[in-house]
Amino acid sequence: MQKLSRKERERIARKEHILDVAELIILERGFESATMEEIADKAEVGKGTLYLHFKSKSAIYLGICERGSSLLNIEMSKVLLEEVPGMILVEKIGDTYLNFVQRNPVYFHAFNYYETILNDDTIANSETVLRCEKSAKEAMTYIVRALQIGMQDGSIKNIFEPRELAIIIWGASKGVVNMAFMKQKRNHIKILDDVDFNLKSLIHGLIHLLGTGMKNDHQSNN
Amino acid sequence: MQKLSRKERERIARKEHILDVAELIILERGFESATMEEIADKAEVGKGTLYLHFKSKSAIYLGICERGSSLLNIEMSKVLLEEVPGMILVEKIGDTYLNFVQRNPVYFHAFNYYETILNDDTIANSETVLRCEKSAKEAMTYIVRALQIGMQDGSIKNIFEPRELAIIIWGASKGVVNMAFMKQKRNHIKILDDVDFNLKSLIHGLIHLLGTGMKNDHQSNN
Amino acid sequence: MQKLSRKERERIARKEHILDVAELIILERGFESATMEEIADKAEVGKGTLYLHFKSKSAIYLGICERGSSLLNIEMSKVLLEEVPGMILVEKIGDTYLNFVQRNPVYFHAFNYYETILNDDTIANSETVLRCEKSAKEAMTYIVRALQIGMQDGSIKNIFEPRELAIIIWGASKGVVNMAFMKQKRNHIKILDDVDFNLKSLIHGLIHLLGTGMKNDHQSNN
Amino acid sequence: MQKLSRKERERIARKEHILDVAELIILERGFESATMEEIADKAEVGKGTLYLHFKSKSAIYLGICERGSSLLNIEMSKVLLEEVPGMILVEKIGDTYLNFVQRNPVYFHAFNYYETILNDDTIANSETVLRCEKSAKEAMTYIVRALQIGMQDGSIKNIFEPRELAIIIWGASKGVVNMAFMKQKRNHIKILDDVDFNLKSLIHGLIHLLGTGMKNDHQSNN
DNA sequence: GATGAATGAGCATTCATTCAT
DNA sequence: AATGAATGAATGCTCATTCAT
Repeated sequence: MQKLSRKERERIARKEHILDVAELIILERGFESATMEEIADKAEVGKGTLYLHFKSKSAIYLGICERGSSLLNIEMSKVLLEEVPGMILVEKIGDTYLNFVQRNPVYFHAFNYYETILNDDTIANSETVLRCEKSAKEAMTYIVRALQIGMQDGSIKNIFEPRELAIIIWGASKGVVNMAFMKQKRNHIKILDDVDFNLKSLIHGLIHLLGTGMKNDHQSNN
Repeated sequence: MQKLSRKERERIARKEHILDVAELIILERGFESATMEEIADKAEVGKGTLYLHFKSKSAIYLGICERGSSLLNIEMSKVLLEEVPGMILVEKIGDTYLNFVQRNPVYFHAFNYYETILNDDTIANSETVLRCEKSAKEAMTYIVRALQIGMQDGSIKNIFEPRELAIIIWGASKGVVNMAFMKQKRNHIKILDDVDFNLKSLIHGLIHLLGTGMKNDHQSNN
Repeated sequence: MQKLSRKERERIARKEHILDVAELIILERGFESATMEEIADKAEVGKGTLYLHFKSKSAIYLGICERGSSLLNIEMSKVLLEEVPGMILVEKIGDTYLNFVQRNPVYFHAFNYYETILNDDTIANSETVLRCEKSAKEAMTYIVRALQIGMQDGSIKNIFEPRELAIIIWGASKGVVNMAFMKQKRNHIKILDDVDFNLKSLIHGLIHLLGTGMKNDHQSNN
Repeated sequence: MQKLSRKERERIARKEHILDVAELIILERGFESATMEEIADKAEVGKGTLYLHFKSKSAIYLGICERGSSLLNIEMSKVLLEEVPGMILVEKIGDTYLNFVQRNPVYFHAFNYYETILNDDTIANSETVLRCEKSAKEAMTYIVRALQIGMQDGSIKNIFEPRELAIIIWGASKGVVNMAFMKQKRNHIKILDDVDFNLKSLIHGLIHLLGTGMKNDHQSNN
């Protein structure tokens, strides 16, 4: 594993460096508005070098997604090792996700735009796409596993189909995080100014809600 | 209201027609890939006419958002008139939203992309932006009102700050709808193939979850 | 025919003007080295205007071919109307061709490069290609007709297949003209410096040769 | 001649190998579309090595021309040694040329494109250019000699200037061969589909024509 | 008002050539 | 000598926007 030649190590470092720069620029301007010229300039390499490491602009984006999903999976996989009730696992996965997107907003946005990129012919069926799909499946599996564990140990109602429940949780989390990020943007919807909240309070609110609901049971029993 | 001259009425009709056409094209191709040429052709007007009614391409997009949010608000406002417990109001608002996005996926996507457009200088602080903001605030208010009513009539736990709860619900709903739409796209993430679900089942799952939670109370009390 | 609107006439004039300019530049630099930028500049129009009138760079080239073959055909068609022996018709067609390429070297080169262009996907099966093919077939037909007339009136030996003979004559003429043009170029093969000849003497030599041959009959009868 | 060091012999072998590969690629794709990368890959050498042996891409092309003209000259020179009438020599040279281009279409195309390359500054007045010019002059001389012999032995009419006649024959041959090759190309002019012919029949038709002409003498004497 | 021809800034991508190793 | 990573000038093409009619 460590036996990479100096050449090889430098090649990877350069590639990572390009991704680092591209991440920032794409986060700032969005994928469409980011230009290869700017990425090359900021990365202090020639424009041609970009194409030496990535087949196309889309391939760079895909590289970002791959790196991000890989990092997220590493963190999520650790949670599953803990010996706690499934419901707690779900909450911890939520916390992990919260932590991750807080530290890496770039990847959050990259994941959101991922699909748009898939239309590009230059990357269709590329290995990177396959790796991204695999990562996404892996991430989903972590949630499903936690839910299954919870249903087995009784900490989670087993009235749901675990995979569907996972998609709901996953989608709801992304939506709520998106709301939180919208507030931070330069040009955000002004309505969000009126409420005082942040990413952490929002996600914790969601976790609580998904856990016990907002319905008042005593009332609802009437 | 009815006192518009024929000229004025025709002008508005033309503008609405352009929006009709633009909606379809942008839904099909996405905002960046849609061209003014195509919009003009399909709308059977000259390219210059587009600029007679809209300041820029972004302004057309904004026009779509404005119309969409206005339509959604009309539907949501009716729900609040019903004399039912707040929790039921929230669920009904959820249903209304589900119905709306099912019938108008265009607007759902328009809202999601709305922010991206805000960077455009040609529309900054335009009247349309203000009207969009107002609509968004109005939509949010409907949810907040329903929550407040529910907290007052006891159907909803009053341990949340209504505005923050509204944002969580709103965000979660958008996220879940997004998941459902992703499945339909030509180039969707393949992971979604493994699970069988649709927009309706997903949203109802979310509503249920937000209502009573997934936590098993008996178990959790142990 | 003459009932074109002013707009229409201007459109055609502009298109012809672009072709005029493109002809000169392509003759000078060759197709590959000529740039759309240069054509636009020299034609005093914007780069986009080029694409308003021609689908692609190749389409411009094709436009040149079409115009050239059309002009050549007009001149060749007139020859066939004359009431002279077929052999004389062939010689007159040769003279006509000589005259044409002398006045329009651009078109001669355009025809030579024509095939190379056909690979371009943007023009495949375009109407212009069809018109060019039609023109080429027409030109070939003029030669074949003259040969057939000559074979019938006895002025030409009828030991050849007319169509194959036509291709030989056509090919030989192009080859000889090419030789003549090579001498004129800035960077021509220096061997041609040693001989004193010009386009006219060369083509007339070829016509003579094709007519009576270089073989000495008395000697060859031995 | 044999006194080359091993190093020197290897150097030449490597250079020839590069030319072998370049020939095939350029025949396939054309000079402009062939890339140094592809040549290097197929030749199994580094891109830099190409520049060790050839000053530039154009220099490679020139190398092909040089080798081709050298090979052709070797074959043509042998013909002149035969003790036959000049007219037969000319016919035999024609046959030799026909044979050569049939076996080496690469060189035929290389010669045709030769001139275009001469504009390149990197090769202007290079030694290779000089050798190419010398080869061309040599080839021409073979034809001129055959014609002179024929005029002296009475087999060829001595009404022509031998050098000019040579250029006509040379040019006509190239033109006719070109026609034959055009028919084979993927994207050839469709008009050629209508006639059934091949390289051999075409060239033999030309040789016959240049020999005895197509004019019917009896008729023309009336 | 309506039009659409003209514009040209802007972009992704290619590829011959160089040069440090 | 051999290499191939790095380069960046060059290019064809797009499309939002303008403006003369």
